[in-house]
Amino acid sequence: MTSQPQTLIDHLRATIWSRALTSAEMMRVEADCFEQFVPKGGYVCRKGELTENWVGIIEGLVKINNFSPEGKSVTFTGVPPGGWFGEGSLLKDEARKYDVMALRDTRVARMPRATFIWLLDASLPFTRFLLMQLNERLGQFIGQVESDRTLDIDTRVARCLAAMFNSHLYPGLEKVVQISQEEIGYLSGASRQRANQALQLLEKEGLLRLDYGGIRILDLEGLRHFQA
DNA sequence: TCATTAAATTGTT
DNA sequence: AACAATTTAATGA
Repeated sequence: MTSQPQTLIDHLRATIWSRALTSAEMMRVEADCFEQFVPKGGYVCRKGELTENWVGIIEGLVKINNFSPEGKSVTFTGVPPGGWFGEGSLLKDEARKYDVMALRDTRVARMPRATFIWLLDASLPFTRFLLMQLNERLGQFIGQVESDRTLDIDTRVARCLAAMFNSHLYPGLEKVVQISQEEIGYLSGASRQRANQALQLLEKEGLLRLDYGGIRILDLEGLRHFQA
């Protein structure tokens, strides 16, 4: 791997939401945020915990996950580097509603609640970013409800991957993810075998390339609009 | 550096 | 769900 280690500060300065902050605001953000390492399989946060931080992914990959009453694992979405989550629970001052688990060794950035609330009051651009993010998420989930009922699995897998590379939420994201096909199955609500079949079809269509332990996105727009 | 082994992941039925 | 094949990582000579 040739990826240069990115510091917490580097990463904060590279986020979309930090670009429009004043230098004074940025100074406080850089002073208050801290970094945490979560090994593969470890939890970034657990369902039911008090929400103390807004959380961003510096490096790695996490899944936002829950267990159905029967104990079956249901994954809602994957969050790649550049993604931030938890503002919902933070705004409502409530406990976390989901488990967040690292799919690989992951570095997360945490912004204390007080800093987040303060930014929300102080910075209109920051508030605008949150509105955009909430709107993108809403669109994603609405799309998922539709695809759950009407679309075949191949299309569903394609849309799930496209959603993970949402360019509004995660701009400039490297088009390579290390994620097992089993996890892609969880993401798209399919069995590993069916996900494998779908991935091979998408590879044949030239939309992505399968690697051992991961995939490379070749045509994001094509994935987004894929119809079986 | 190379060979061996275990573990993880993938492809197929 | 089960199985075989493949890739990677770890170990030690």
